[in-house]
Amino acid sequence: MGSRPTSAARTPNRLSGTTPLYSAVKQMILDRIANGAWAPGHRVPSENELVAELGLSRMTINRALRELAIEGTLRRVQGLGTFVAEAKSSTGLVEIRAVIDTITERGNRYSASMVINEEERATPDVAEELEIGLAQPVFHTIIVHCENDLPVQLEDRYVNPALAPHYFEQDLTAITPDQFLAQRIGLTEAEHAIDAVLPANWEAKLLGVGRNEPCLLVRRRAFSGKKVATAARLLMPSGRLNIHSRMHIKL
Amino acid sequence: MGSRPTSAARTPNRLSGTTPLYSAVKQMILDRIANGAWAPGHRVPSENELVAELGLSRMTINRALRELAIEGTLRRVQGLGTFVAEAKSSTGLVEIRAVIDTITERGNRYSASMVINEEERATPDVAEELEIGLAQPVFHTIIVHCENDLPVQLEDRYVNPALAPHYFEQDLTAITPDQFLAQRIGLTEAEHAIDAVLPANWEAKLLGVGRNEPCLLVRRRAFSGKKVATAARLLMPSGRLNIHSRMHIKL
DNA sequence: TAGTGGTCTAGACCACTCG
DNA sequence: GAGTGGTCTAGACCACTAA
Repeated sequence: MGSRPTSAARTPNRLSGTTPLYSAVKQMILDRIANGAWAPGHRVPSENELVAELGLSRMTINRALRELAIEGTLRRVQGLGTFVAEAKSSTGLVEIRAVIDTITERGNRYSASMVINEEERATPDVAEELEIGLAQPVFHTIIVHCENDLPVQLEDRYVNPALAPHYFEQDLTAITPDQFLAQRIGLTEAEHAIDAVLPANWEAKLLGVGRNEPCLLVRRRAFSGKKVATAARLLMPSGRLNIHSRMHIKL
Repeated sequence: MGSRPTSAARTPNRLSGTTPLYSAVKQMILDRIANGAWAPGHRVPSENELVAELGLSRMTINRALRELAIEGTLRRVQGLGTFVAEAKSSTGLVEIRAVIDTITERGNRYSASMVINEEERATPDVAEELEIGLAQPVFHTIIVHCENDLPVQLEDRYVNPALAPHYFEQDLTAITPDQFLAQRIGLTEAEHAIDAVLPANWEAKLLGVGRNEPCLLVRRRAFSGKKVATAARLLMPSGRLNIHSRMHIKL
């Protein structure tokens, strides 16, 4: 960072293959935080101060600080300053992946069988989940997803026909309903809840497990704008399909 | 976006309270993708083309495209161009939060009781999880976390003493071990796996549930650099402490 | 009013990919 | 070589916060 370019004739700021300057600035700040020099809440030098200290343009400094703010390392307040963010307790994000991706990435064979595929009238529960009127028509599919013919997930899904009138025209054993809906409708938001349950009788039968086998239950709702496009219960016998992740901690 | 500023005299680009230009560009691109005009894989106009089309500076266009790339909506390849990313199947991220945050945010009272708090020798299982030698000393704590005195989580944790020699000097019923470790050591990475299990006898007793009550099991390992700082099993009776999230879908 | 971050511009050099 | 994205600069105007 040392070569301070004079105004007119521009000295080359980067040697070939060098890390970008904004990136070096980010790293310098991360280092000062890591070694304890800047504790959480500490006030980071202003953009202008860093411009003077490092001999870089303000846009470069700004990009470094802005990205660190987006990444959660810093907090910025207009008119006030930039501060080291409070330490995040190591709360983690876990990714819920599409079954088919998990299976094919493991090099295994994916198959699915359709159990139910019909238009029904919304019961009170379904109406509430889809946020539509009682007894409105809804599409209902139940699919068993298999890895090498072993059932790994039971998908019980309701779809709002107003948003996906062509839902049934698709071969839903070839493409995941989630994939289809994501492509066909513009899904903008999703909601997840994870729980542990014991399977109902019919669920245990379809999955080929005992009634005392604990299962992961993921309830997922996907939205298109403010409307609920689909609500699904994904039931997975313990041990067959893992939910896991490894991730960096911001600070 | 219409006011194309002439070169010398600068016309004001923003009315007060207007969205930033780079933000408007992002929205425009997102709209074109949403309404199907630009399908996944479609080649987005180059920065220079957008500069000409929209009458903005290249830096502004660049910021819009760069942020959309970071957010996963676009893919950029130097020398080639910018493309609409493939539709993400609606795979979701779920946040695993610190118990204490969840409880206090609900306005309830958090308490904890220490069940075990001692130094032990690593069994084969523990040695493998912590990636240390067999029979090495390890810190072992078992804590029951309660919401309004109702047990909601059983935390069974092993800590690598080499990384956290002062682990026992802390009042671990007042501050979460995860919080302490995040602050004291520099935790850099975390690993999670979620499963559904039935509790063991002693676990069921501590949680005050029946042996047939399915429980969520979160296995978490936190790293400091390449070394495992701590490995924990977090056991949660169904229904008492939910894991959930609502999030935007990138595309 | 002075200082801060938020944004924008016009122009520049570079590394990369392709034909 | 022409075109692409990646980066950097110097200078500018703005909105916000504080004393």
